[in-house]
Amino acid sequence: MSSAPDILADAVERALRSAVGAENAGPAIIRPCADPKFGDYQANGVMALAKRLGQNPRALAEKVIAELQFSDVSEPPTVTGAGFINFRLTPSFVTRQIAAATNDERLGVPTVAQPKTVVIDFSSPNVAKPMHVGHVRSTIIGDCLARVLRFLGHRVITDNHLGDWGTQFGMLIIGWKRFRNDEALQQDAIGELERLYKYVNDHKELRDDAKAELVKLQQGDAENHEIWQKIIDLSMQEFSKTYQRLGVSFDHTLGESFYNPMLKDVVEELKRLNLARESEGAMCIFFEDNPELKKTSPLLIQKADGAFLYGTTDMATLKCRIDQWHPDEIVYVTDARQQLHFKQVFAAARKWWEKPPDLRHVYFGTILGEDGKPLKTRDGTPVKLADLLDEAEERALSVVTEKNPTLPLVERQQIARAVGIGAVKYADLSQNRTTDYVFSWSKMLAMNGNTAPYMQYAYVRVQSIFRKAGATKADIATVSLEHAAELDLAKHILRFPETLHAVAEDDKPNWLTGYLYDLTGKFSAFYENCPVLQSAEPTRSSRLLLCRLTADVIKRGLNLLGIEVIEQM
RNA sequence: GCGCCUGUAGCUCAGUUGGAUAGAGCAUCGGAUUUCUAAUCCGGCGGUCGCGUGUUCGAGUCACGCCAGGCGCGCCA
Repeated sequence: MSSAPDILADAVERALRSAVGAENAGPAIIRPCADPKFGDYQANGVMALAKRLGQNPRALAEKVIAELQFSDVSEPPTVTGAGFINFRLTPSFVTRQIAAATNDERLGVPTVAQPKTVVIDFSSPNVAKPMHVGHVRSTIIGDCLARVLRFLGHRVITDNHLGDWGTQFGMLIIGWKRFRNDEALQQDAIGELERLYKYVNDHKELRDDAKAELVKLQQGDAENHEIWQKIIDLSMQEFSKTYQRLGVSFDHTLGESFYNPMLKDVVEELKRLNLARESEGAMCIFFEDNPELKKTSPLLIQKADGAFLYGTTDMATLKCRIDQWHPDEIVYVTDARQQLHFKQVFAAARKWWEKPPDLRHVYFGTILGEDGKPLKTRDGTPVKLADLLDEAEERALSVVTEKNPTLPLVERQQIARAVGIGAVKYADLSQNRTTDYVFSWSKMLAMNGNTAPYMQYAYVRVQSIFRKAGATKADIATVSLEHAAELDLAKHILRFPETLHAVAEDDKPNWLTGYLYDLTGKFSAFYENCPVLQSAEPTRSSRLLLCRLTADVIKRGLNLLGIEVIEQM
């Protein structure tokens, strides 16, 4: 089943080739019309092409129209304005597509013709430190992208690049040996580890001892290695709880330490290839040939004292992933402040490999408090992710209780979990990820607007119709789209595939939330104007079918965002 | 000092890569309920898209220059 824009693009591009020749033709660029009065889709590529070829855009549009061949997808296209080609889908086409989507578990979304292998590197918390709000965006966005790409049929490998190595372990080990409180450790492992770190860090007289412990660890001392491993295990137990609450999982958790044995060879290799050279005692990769990076400082891969840095680990990680998985793309989901670093790593990769994978830094802005400054607790420390999720569930519970006090507590708690966690995720994913955003409980838990509760409630309303309708086999119905609201809703349902492709193309989950918000808006118009249960057959069944499909798209859409639906609120 | 990002309604944000008359939610004002869950829906008000110059059939979107804010700039990650 091909979607309308695919069919139209194909037809327009064929017409373009015959109008201006294959070597001059360009993409059709089919986009939704700005205003429905013009139609459903327009071909923006034709005007752009006319400009490039120095032709009159209107004349070219007319020429294309004359050459266009497609079946009954669209009414005869029209040319308006400067040379817009407008298409309006025929009701019969929409009806057919809706029927096909109804009988399709994938809701009309085809898998891609050429699946890619995509590695997604996200979350990456630091061992012995609590996950805080800074990790929430990476985790949620990375998980969402993984879900979308998988659904589209790509081979996705998710990897949690844990911060499990570094100078902090010297301090942790000395703290562990001398100041550990086992009871505290049992109750709140990460809290205790954090205390130990701070304690040692605050006591300068311990610095040399910490350094010595670090050296022992690096040289493979058995006792220190055991402590190090214990610290990782304890931390992972905590992280796992959070991932479970978030419904996030990974194919691999290969932390920085995994690449330790390779660092020396990587540096040697980069030296051998003349990609790295010594400068001021350190081993560096310079980018003189890169206009964007030539003036920046180099990428350091070995310090003057011989120690390695995160640039080294990143290069080793890259090599390892390429050798093992042969990916077509590697996606790094980290905050925007690391842009320069990744530009350098990517540039280094292009020096190292003739054809490296498509390397993408999917960066995101900072979560700000209502005061416009990075979100902090009252005492100025970063907000812990677990506390944030607790509060989300608590707030959701009180909202649910207010609305539906007679519901058993267990059920209300279940709903509150889905709503609370969903609200946090949705708030994050509905923002354009590249910019900072202001965190607000009241906005993310609002029943109005582009929020998780609104979306979940829309789903509940549809489910409620089905409960009232009794056992209904909506799938035996024939669709007929007579009311304008029905047709409008149906057309929007059919835009689900193109939306997912856009999300995957630009790594922008907020296009999916925007789509779902529009969908619920169209459903509202339908819900207000088109009675379902009171209608006579066959309208009743046809409308039930639209309801079913709407609910399925909402459910699938939220699922791809990592958000659960509930049956009642 | 150099570089990157951001600046859109009173507030919080969209804006599909150069397309038609710039959109939502909140706030504010007004309307709808013998209901399919009102945690709802519909409408009004609200804009010099930071400022300026340019590119062209067309600019919130591209280029250049200012202004303001954030972030980053060799041995942390």
